[in-house]
Amino acid sequence: MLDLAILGLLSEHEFHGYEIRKRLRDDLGLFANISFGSLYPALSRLELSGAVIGTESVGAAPASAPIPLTGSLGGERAAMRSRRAGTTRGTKRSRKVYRITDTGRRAFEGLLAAEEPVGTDEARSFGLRLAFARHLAPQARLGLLERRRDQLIRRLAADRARVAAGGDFDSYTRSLVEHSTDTTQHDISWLDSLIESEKQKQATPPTDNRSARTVGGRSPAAKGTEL
Amino acid sequence: MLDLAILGLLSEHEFHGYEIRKRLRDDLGLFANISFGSLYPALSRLELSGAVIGTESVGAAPASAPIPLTGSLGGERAAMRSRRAGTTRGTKRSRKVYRITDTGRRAFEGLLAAEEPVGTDEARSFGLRLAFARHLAPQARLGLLERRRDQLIRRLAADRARVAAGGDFDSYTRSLVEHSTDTTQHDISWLDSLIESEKQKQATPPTDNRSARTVGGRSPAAKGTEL
DNA sequence: ACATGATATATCAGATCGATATATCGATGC
DNA sequence: GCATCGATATATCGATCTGATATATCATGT
Repeated sequence: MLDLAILGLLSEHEFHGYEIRKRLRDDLGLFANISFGSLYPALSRLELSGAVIGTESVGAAPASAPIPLTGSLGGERAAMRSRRAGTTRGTKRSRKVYRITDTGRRAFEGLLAAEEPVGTDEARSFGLRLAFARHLAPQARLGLLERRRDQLIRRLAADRARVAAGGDFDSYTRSLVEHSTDTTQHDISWLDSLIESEKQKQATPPTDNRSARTVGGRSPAAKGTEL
Repeated sequence: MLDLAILGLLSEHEFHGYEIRKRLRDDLGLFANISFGSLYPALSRLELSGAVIGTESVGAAPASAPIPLTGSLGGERAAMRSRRAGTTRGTKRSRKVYRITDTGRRAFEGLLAAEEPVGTDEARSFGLRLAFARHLAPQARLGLLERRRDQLIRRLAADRARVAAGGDFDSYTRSLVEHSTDTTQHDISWLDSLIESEKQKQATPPTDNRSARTVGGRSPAAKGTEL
């Protein structure tokens, strides 16, 4: 799942690890604060598989070799300790910048179009795919939305079954279940509006279909209408 | 986190592993389908720490010893293979029934009242604590609700900052962020109603304050009003 | 007779998280 | 001048959680 996020970001721009974390946190809001213990191993994984290429960004000293992960880092560290304010003024520290490869691009397409694994943090998985939905073919995009809708319909049925069958809930648990039901309904109606606007867009292909505006039926100015 | 869920369930009734999974799935809806790879190690962990005691439920053959986990299970299996339709008619298979101890009860109180770890699946963590909120002292309960509200306020601020600062979102990402904002607002208003009704309940302590009804301000009959 | 699915426990590899270590740099304060 | 703090940046560790798989019993359907 993190692989998809990383490859998605790198498919548009090159980044170093720390900045990938920031983008995921500040831009998307998914992966609230991705752990370094996930991020750096994931980058190593992707580099080993050839999906990305990481180059030590120092200015001088190209260091073109891939660097075997558990190698003599001390050498590079020492070589960098003396250098300061090189060609790229203001670089804080040795950063390893990652670029996506053709292999990585294919892996990204595959991950994005793949059948979503059920149960594995479904909301996050969907949100991530939606954020990169522009890279999907129109009918694959529609499939993504409709599969998510089906998930939510099943969730709603489960919620309703809990309310109906249960009954030995205390007031807190009951409120929790009811709120969950409400939220699921809200999500479904959101999905419905996304699906409808997607179908409309696909029904009228004559105009330029890149960079569509105002998906979801709510104008950008109509915020904060509820509550 | 799973420890809290398990101890919470066991604080009210004894269960075997498989049934704990079902309760978490069917009753609460949290931990959609907890993995056995989490559940059984967690039970072993809790048993080792003395929080729970697991007894092989066979009917005859008391098997009072705690059984050292990686022991001679084959013996019990063989002894059980012949037996069928014993005293407790209908028991499918050898089940290990877990009971909470006094140590476990103290651990549960501690976990429930503990400061919630931020960032670690906050929604799930809060939902779990709310489901067991009746075991909390009134002011601790209020603290739980207000800490959650603070979390959501911070989340809302982050959502709004994303909408304001960003701008280079495509339509799908923009819709995602807007929906996230809406959902957070909805959650906050829910929390507000929970907090208000909790304060009201605590302001009027003369009547019996166990088993309070209709927390959250929505009558049980007022379902499905939105959409 | 045979397959399927529910019940029940257990283990494994892999992914992720929180904590921690290390190091550089800018700003803030005294 | 200097010390401390927070942001930047990479890396590793242990613990936990997930999905997959294995094993076994029993009921139900075909």
